[in-house]
Amino acid sequence: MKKRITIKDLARELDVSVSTVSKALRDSSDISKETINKIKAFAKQVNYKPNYIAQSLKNQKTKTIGVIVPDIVHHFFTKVIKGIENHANRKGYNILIGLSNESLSNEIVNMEMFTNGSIDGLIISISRETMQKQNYNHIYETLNQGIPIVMFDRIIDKISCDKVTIDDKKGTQNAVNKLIQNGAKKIAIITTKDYMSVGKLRTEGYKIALKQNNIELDKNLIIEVDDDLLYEDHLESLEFQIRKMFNNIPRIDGIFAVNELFASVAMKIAKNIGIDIPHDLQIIGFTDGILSRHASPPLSTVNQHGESMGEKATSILIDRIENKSTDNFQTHIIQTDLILRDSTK
Amino acid sequence: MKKRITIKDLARELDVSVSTVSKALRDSSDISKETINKIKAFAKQVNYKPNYIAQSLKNQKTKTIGVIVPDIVHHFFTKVIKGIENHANRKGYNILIGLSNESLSNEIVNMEMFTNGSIDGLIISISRETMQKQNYNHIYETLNQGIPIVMFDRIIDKISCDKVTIDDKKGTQNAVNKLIQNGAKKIAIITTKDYMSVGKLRTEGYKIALKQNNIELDKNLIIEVDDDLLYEDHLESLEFQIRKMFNNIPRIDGIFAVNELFASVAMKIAKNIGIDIPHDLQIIGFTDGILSRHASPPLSTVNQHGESMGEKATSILIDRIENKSTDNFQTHIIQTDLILRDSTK
DNA sequence: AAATAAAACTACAACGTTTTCGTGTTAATA
DNA sequence: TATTAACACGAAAACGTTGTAGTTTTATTT
Repeated sequence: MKKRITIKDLARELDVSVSTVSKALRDSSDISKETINKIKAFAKQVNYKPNYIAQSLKNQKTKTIGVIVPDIVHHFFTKVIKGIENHANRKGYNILIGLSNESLSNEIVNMEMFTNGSIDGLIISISRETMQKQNYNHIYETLNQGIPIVMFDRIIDKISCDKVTIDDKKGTQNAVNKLIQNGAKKIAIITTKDYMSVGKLRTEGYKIALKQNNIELDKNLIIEVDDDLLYEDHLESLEFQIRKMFNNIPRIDGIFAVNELFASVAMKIAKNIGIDIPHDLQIIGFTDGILSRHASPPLSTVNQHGESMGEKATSILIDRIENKSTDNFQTHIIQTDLILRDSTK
Repeated sequence: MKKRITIKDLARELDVSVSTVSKALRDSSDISKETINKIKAFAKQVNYKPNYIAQSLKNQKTKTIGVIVPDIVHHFFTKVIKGIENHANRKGYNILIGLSNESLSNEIVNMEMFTNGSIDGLIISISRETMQKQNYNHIYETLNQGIPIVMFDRIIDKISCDKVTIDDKKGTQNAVNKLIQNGAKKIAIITTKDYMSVGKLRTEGYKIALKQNNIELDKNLIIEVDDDLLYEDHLESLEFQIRKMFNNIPRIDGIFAVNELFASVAMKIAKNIGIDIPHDLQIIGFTDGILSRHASPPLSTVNQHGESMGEKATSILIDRIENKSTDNFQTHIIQTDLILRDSTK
């Protein structure tokens, strides 16, 4: 285990000053072409690598961006992270990951760890609990510290920072329209509680589509499922609620689900009670994940383009970091598209 | 946007020296109880937070651990990361994530970014290309720099460092045994090319189980699928190869697949050509992911306990970091268990 | 050949901490 | 009362960089 080589070592070996080495390595016009070459050659030879931490401290920027998501065992977030990592890497940034596990306190802890000098900027999709309690102090605080934030997917309108989402309303509108065009008359939506921004927006899109097609809104067809059901471990309860829907409301011939779990569970239950898909019932979900693709029949779905979302968020953030402007916040909207598979006619 | 408060600020305000403040905050016995209280109170009042970067530089440790995985859009890795993040957080560590995308060069780039002072230790599952090319220089190098590494899942025996895997051999042995006990006579294995450690070990486990039960090995029943098929985007080719298997070999009544994608695709195709599951064909996959759980019928599977794996890897790593010993490398083996669902009798 | 300008290099402070080694008080001992 | 020990604090160096403000060397001008 050999010690790391520092600029000081190089300087000593080459019998020049530390400043000269530092400058040579950064091609300063202060230093003659030959010394630059000499120093660089030697540096390469002994495999010198600058210490990022020291640079960070000196330059007051870390070249790393923090990412906080509610969950990582989740196809959509995973896609977004992939997009983030990709773009960040291309730009020479590292990514620090924190998981809130849908809990406000975890979110805060992570945030504090990150904002103590470790990151230049933050990309976050806030936790369910944060949305519920509407407690955004930690967010305001880091914003106040001059750390730029980009929120994605789960967004709070009143916080002024950059945002990137998809057009939830339009996306579900299109999906529901498709169901209607395909002849569905009695369309249910399986959604989350109201305080979740995405659930809310998607429900709105659903309503708009109905209205546009002069279909009267039936509140019973809006199924607000308990939240913790997004977790993979509470399947039974999810299934129970959806089964209840089928029992209570006969002749549903279309379902729009705000995520692919809901969609695929709904489909499974429907098949179990003998409903033919897509003949008697058509289903469209949200998020083009692995579940949709491998369900039988494969589920039609609204594609969220998670990876693009991550990339866009990152490019906005890095731009903000490097240009230090603090106004003109943008909220970038990524368009969805409908992937038609076999759960629709 | 207010400036961050530093120790220096506290010292000035309280009219004491920087050292006193620093010591007071860390409860040094050098400082009297009252000054400690006074300083701490003031620090809290003005919301002082230590700068991690400066601490890292001074203390020569960053309290962050690097994690490099081949892919993040992948249930198993995602589980492991969750385990890592969890344990790391509890111990006050942050995690820096790098994705190799199964490419050696990406792995190297990420590694170099990490090992320039940014991390205290590394947890890695190496990329496919790395295994293929058997090029481990970057790994040896960071080990040489005194940065401890824990390898998980995809492991290279000859590299001396800590490792954590599951018992691939035993795991598939159990699974195949189960198939045999359930009456399967002609059991195929769908696996990856030989250079992938997990594929190899699982194939071995398969062979052992057959031998134990006095079933003659039929090479035609070992399907080595092209690798890039693990990616979600190359489904057709995967399907093609599996379909070919069913065409070429009649009366397969058991399938063991080294991952859940293979298992679920095999099941889908089998159902398509009219094979009844589990009556005519039983299937067991590897990894208890979302696909297995939501397939119809739900797939029996070997549970890898990804989260425990992540936790174990992290605890080993942190132990190594904090005790700086450099010998007695352990390879911890996590036991699998068989989750029986409806794809087996 | 002297004055000046340009080029090449260096010293040093700084980034925000931690820690070693002092130093000045106060209290305890002989 | 003189000596020592314990206590409370501070100065300064260090971690590995960067960048400003010198300083020295070389080249250019008159």
